Amino acid sequence: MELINSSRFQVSYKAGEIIFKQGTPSPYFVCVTSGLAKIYIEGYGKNLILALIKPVDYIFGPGIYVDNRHYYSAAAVQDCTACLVDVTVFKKLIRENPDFAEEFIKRVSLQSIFNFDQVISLTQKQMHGRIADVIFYLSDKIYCQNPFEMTISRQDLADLSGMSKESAIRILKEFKEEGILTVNNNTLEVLNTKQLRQISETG
Amino acid sequence: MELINSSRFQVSYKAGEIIFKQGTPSPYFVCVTSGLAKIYIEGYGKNLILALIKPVDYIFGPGIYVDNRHYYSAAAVQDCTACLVDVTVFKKLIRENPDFAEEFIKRVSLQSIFNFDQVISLTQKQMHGRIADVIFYLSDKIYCQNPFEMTISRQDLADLSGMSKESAIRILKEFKEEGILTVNNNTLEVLNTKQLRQISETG
DNA sequence: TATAATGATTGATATATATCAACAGAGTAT
DNA sequence: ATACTCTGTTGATATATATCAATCATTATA
Repeated sequence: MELINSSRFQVSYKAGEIIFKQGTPSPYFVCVTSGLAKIYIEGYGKNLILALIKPVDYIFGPGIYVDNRHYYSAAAVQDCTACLVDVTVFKKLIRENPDFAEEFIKRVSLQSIFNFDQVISLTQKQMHGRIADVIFYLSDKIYCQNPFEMTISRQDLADLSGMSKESAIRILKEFKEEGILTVNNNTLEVLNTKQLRQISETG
Repeated sequence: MELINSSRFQVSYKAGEIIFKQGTPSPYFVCVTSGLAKIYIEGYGKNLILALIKPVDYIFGPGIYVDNRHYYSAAAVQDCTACLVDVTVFKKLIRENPDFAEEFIKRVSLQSIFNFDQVISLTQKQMHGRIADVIFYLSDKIYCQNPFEMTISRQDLADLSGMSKESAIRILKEFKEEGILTVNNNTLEVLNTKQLRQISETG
């Protein structure tokens, strides 16, 4: 840990700024210390947001052990500060400290499990179910409170749920009309968790 | 390696048989030594095939380091033989041999990169592009020859490309009619690689 | 203040895709 | 030989979703 602390340096990003771009070399890995970031794949005309990263969490791509390239992009959603740690230091730690290596593998595994759920949601549920899933993700995993302030844009909401911005807005409106939730100034409150859960499960 | 060899045991599966089921405990990891297997997520009414596994390749799920459960199912597509290795032996190796650990992380990373491509294909391309991607996957990565015999069913083809069986068949028919490929008795030959590549890229 | 620029919203329309139903062919059991 | 199951195939139809265009709201800028 001292090794990491000695070789890290701090950076800050304004909302909207890109932290790194898909395809570029990745000489260090990123630890988000404040704010909110997103990691996303730039696909064919659209982006797919893989996850939102809040403090204190790490952004490590699969490229580190393959070809040292980033396989997704990262950008600040809100103003962010982050620590950059040299990848070689990180790799050294993996080799020398089995506990650290196990912990790392565990994190990668959790990420992988999350991605499985996400893929099933994206490919097998229709829009209502996907938006429901994203709302649960935001309230339970990211903002961790029920009336929460959505600091992400509608486009981000759409990129999280794999649909067009317009469709995302429409579903949100339907949920409002059915009394499942309220939205005021981007403050979203889930009123009927049970029904929303059911929508998530019935696709 | 001797450690692994001493603790493994061999099993054979007939085509169609299930190797393990999503949700069950995973006390060992599987090495496919002959035949062809598939790993797939059982979703909402449909399956999504994550990958086909051919010899000699390993099936290790992300659950090993999380809760010892399988997060996807595995089944034999053709008759298979496989070696089962105790997970505890495997974990011991990871701790004691940094090269082995690095190699493992590398494999997990490659799998992860493959999944990224797959997600983008599934969520951002339409059916023609997705079928094109699957055909390239089969010819380049699985069967590794150009006129190749499709030992997977149409349903599997559909589950690989995230669409209904009927749609998969229809796209295949269109490709035949346009002279991009031929299909005889499940022997598929790509005639116009360039055009198929373009279909893959334009979505 | 006026004006541009950006993001959010809504409606109308086109289209990609799933679903349902029917049927054909191959293999298997009766 | 007959019935029967399973996979593959085709057509007709319904529907989920994207796209396009217009409008509105809000903030930034001159």
